[in-house]
Amino acid sequence: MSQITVSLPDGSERELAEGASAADLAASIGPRLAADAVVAVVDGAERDLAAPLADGSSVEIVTASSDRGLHTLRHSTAHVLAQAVLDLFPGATFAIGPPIEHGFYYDFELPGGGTFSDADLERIEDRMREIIDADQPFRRVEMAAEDALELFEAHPYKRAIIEAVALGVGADGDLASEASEGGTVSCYRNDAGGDADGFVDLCLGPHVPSTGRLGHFALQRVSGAYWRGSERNPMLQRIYGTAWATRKELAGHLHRLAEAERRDHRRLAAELDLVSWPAELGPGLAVWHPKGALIRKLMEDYSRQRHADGGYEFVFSPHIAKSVLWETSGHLDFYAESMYPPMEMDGTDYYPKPMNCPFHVMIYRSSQRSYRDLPMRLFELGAVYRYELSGAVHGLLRSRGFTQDDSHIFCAREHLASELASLLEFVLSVLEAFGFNDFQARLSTRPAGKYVGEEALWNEATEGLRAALESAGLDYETDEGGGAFYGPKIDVDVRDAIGRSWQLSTIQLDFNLPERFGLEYVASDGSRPRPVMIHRALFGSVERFFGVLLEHYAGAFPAWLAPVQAEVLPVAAAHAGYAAEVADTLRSRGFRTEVSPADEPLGKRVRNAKVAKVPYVLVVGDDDTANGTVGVNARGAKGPERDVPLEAFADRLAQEVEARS
RNA sequence: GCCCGAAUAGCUCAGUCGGUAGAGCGACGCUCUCGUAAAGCGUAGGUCAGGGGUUCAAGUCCCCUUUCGGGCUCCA
Repeated sequence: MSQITVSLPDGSERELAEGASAADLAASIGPRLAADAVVAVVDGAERDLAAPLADGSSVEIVTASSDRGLHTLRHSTAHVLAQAVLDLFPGATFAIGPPIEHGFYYDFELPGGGTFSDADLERIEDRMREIIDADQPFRRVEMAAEDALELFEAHPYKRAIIEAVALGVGADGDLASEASEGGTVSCYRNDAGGDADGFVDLCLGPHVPSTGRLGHFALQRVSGAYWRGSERNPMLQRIYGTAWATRKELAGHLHRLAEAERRDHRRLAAELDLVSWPAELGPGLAVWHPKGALIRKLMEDYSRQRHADGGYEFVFSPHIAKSVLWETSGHLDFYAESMYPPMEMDGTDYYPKPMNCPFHVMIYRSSQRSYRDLPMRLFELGAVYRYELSGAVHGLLRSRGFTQDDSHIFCAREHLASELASLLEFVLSVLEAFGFNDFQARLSTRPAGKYVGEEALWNEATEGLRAALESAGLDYETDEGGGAFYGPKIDVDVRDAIGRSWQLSTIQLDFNLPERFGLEYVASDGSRPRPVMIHRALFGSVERFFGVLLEHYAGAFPAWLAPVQAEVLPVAAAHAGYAAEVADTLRSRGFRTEVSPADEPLGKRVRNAKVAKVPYVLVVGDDDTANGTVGVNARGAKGPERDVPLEAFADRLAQEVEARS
């Protein structure tokens, strides 16, 4: 019998019988690998383990412990979901079911526009477990598109996919361009055993060898989703699930979800009396209560101080402007859908501003500028209004009115590189002060299609951004062609305390507005070049940043931001005088301090302060009154400290506030 | 905007088959004066989101509106 030779990722080679599969290869390496393998990568392409190997190929066996393997596992679980739904709901049809981050989904359409209920999810999950217990093999079948169209006769969405993918019919350019050669498609069939028909799905694959490899999954929720994401198309019923390689990983994920819910800024905002969303205001519009407003003010004060130190000049601009401004800026051309409708006054339309930039351009243009004036860094905490879809608003994270910490920097082309480098450094250093130190950046470059500005300027700016990223030592990925038509940009994401990523800051070049508004400056040689404009938002939205911080800290703001830094609890009414003295001393040193009088039991008052997440609870009784000390119960500490001299505590708090820790 | 779901006291929620509204916490009052995460007793608090309809009777069933929640292509 002839042999084939395949190579492994470590460079070693193995001989196998002709016709051997990746599964055979895994078995030849070890029983453990054979059991854990879910898919193979053959010459760089993912393949089913059962696919025969060609002589000379390089093969990697992938287990569910890798991202690639997990991807396949989730994909196969989605497939089982579809099988269960088609079993349980006669007349149901199915569309697509890809793996996604943490899990998978599958889109269905039920006869008569039916919907899934939570009880249905349980039934479906039970059926999925039966299918998994049956350990049905996934078998790949390739067939002509015409045959597939017949096979999926009752499933119009599958037919649409076949037509788009294999025949290039009725699809947009992207799909048609990737049509597979020869008009064939692949399907996966898993046999139910006995005389049952089994289940077949149109699928590129690959899949795990059999359903028995699956099992650590949970169905999560059902929602509506448009076919191909377009609101012009029918609304399908989407079922979301999560799937993992091990029971422990599944449990960990469910725990993280519970943790995220515990940190939900809308819940914490209510519990800590920070912000509310009265129904009378409308979607996406919040009011700030005294404690929330205090924290916000501290954030804004710090931001202003840093900007002052960083060479920015503060400006203000109105909330509305005549339509002519937005016509000149181009917003009415390309951004009108996100703008509030105009109000008509004295025969002219006025629009609430969705951005501050045109106003800052007006300030630049208010007098002739010289190269000596550049870079001109204008900063405003400017409230903007955007008409977000009512279904998209979400607490402080997506609202219809918010405050941008918006800078516009006008600089000469030759100073671009150094300005970008210092800008990025500035952004990162402010974010670090708020407790973020895990950053991820994205560089978006010139789009392939329509763009403004000369290519040389694009290249210069893009390289300037790249150099800034390199010198900051930041991890970044490049989104080739992902930039806006008016300039390249850097987006900075931060990772929060529970590993979630938030896009916050952006540094965006703009070659468009200076052109539209005819900006120029007088250079040293008397020529009049255009300045380059840089948009820079750091928090992005003050409100959203506050929401992210609230979730990051789970409501336990560090001392420098805590609305109450120390709460003084007299043990009994007799200590009220000393408690007041302690509070006065702390206030005179600039600390935010409250006294909780002894008309409730001490334990209850300690609890109240803990629930309010006050950094320091100070208990004062007889000993303290006699000795000028306090009992210090720090947030997060194991137990209270006794007999701490008041001055020593005040110094410690001062240090902590100073360090913003 | 669109799909599904939800809305009962300040908060969290119960309310059966359609039969006239409940609890805990919080608030307020009185008592207790206490050394580290919930003292005792009492009182107030509701147009059951708003509007319309069905019914002898609606928190409960139907319709509309408002707000909230989840979701709305990382091509099979």
